[in-house]
Amino acid sequence: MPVTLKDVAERAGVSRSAVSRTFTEGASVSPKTRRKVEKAAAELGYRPNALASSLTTGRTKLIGLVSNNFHNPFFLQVFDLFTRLLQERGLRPLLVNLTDDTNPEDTVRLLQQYSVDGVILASSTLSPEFAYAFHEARMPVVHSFGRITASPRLHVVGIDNVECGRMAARTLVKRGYKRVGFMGGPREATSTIDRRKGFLEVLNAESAVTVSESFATAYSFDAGRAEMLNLLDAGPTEAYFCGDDVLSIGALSAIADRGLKIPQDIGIIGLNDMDMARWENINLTTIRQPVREIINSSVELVVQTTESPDRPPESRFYACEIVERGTLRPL
Amino acid sequence: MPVTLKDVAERAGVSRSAVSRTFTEGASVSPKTRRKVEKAAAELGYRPNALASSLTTGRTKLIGLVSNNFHNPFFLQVFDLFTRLLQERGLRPLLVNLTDDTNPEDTVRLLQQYSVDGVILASSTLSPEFAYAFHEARMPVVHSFGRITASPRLHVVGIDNVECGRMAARTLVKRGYKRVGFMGGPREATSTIDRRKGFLEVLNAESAVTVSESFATAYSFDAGRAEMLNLLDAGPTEAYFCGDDVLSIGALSAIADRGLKIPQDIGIIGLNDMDMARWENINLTTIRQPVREIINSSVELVVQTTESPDRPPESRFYACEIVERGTLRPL
DNA sequence: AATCATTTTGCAACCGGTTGCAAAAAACGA
DNA sequence: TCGTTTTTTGCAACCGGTTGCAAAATGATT
Repeated sequence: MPVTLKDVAERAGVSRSAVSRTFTEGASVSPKTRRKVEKAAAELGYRPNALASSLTTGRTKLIGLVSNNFHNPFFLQVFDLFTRLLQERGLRPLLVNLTDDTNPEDTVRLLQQYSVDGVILASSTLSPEFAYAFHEARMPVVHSFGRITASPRLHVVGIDNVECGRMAARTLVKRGYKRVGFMGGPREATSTIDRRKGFLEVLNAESAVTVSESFATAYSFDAGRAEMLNLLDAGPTEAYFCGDDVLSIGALSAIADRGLKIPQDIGIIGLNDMDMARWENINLTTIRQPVREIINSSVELVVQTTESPDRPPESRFYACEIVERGTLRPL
Repeated sequence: MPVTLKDVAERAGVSRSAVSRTFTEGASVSPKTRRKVEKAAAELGYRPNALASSLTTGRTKLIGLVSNNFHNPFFLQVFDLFTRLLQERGLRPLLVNLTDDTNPEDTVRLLQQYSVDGVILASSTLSPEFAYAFHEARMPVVHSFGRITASPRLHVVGIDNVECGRMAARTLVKRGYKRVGFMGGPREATSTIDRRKGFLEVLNAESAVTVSESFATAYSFDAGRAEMLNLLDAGPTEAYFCGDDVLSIGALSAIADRGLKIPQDIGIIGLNDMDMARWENINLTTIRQPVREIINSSVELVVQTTESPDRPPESRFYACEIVERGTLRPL
């Protein structure tokens, strides 16, 4: 039923190759046949079949966009930017939602079956091993928001989470907090591990400061709230570095519930600077992650890797900055 | 470089058809050859190419997931559910982010080129015309969260927004509010138009109640906040029905900024019951939209339509319910 | 007008699969 | 054992495109 190359060729009175060529960038067609073909194509409403052409060209213009962060509103911004940027380049995101029971192999297989040109793994929690599965299957892959290493085995674009931990620690120290806590996301999330590391590194060197740590079960509002309720029962801590903004917002809610005042009674610093962080009823002091740059860079990198697959693995990390709002006491 | 049917056939010492058949549900292969083929396939790491097979079968298992709501956190839940449900059925979401300058034709063309089996348009703001473009192109399409009509021209799954407007109005009346306002999203959004209609219908019949109306420029926190700041300057209104939760949350922030108390000074009722609405620092009274049912139903409907394309257009709408929380004064 | 260089065109093979059909093999019945 | 029915198999054509190659057409040069 749909119009094919052959139909157009017959109508225009030319060969199928001629039609194919008029729709192929940089192919040799005379203006005359081009006109004939375009006319016929327009009359019939012809649309070249991208999938069929991918068979011979080896390019589908499909990019696997793989993520497991469908509960953190921050990632809506991430998806928005990714889809826009990909679309601008004529690429199509094939979305994969990693649930708890999806393993790397299945996802790799899936994306292979659809011959995606490349894969973007957008996750701050998955281990590099997950992304590596794509690399092993010889698919161009970029791990966005992934863990940075000095000698990467695959492309990673993100931030230096250890350094962010240090920044948070220094900020709290500067404000004169003496009893501080780290409230991470899931223990196994790479971002949690790294942020904790940097945070403790600085604070362990500060003899005047005591530091505690705990972990929420997920990067979510509920988990942050639940964990903070526990912490408030446990004992007096003056300020927390929460592993993520949404966790921080959950914590704020728990604190408000107990009738404690922010920042007078407890201070909170988050990480991400998601849109919501600047909502006036939240007004979260946080560490800004340059999302736009990370995503831009990721898309660019995955595209370049499809063009030169043997490009050596690269780590690109972007500097973060403290965004001062209302959840830490003033200097 | 990737392993093809031919490679497997040679290795297993059978014809290409035999290999194809072992990977096709319900095809006739003897246990013996099946074993041989499976062994060879496993050894080579063969993955059938879904795109190539789509050429003959006419099925890509791709579903276009089209939306323009990439700024409303509610839609992250929506995307999460859609992707999960589609994946469970072995379908792959091809995500399209409608920006301001994408028109229906381009999107139709795009999805035609990728031979998607069906399209889900997830948007509460776009006109039915937009969805209709897909229908005209003879693609199975379901408009989720779309505008319900008695004699639909295409499949629509959602809620009766007019009725929701009435519910909101009745709720405010019952609480004894005398000066109420409607704060919609963009004027041209179908959901805004319908919710307003139902709201005014009930309130215009209540002689004791005065009602005003206004519109935010988008379904977003910022727009809601900005609009509420205007409204607070304008004059005294006791309660607002906001067109959407995220708008309500923006409004709450504006109200808090002015030092007014919720619900003592001003009441707010939203719509959607997004996750955030029950966050304790928001605690929004709202109208729950049965998201899960809507999405389930949408997926089911689009699948059924791919199977029987001439299925007559259907409107499925789900009942909503008031969720009592803390932003309206008690009865 | 004849020669040669350049561009345009169609043929045919190919991309990686599927499938109708007839031949071959296996299973069945007597 | 042999004829018949059923199942399995391979051949070859096809899905909707692309592309190398040689022939045809065009244009330039003398």
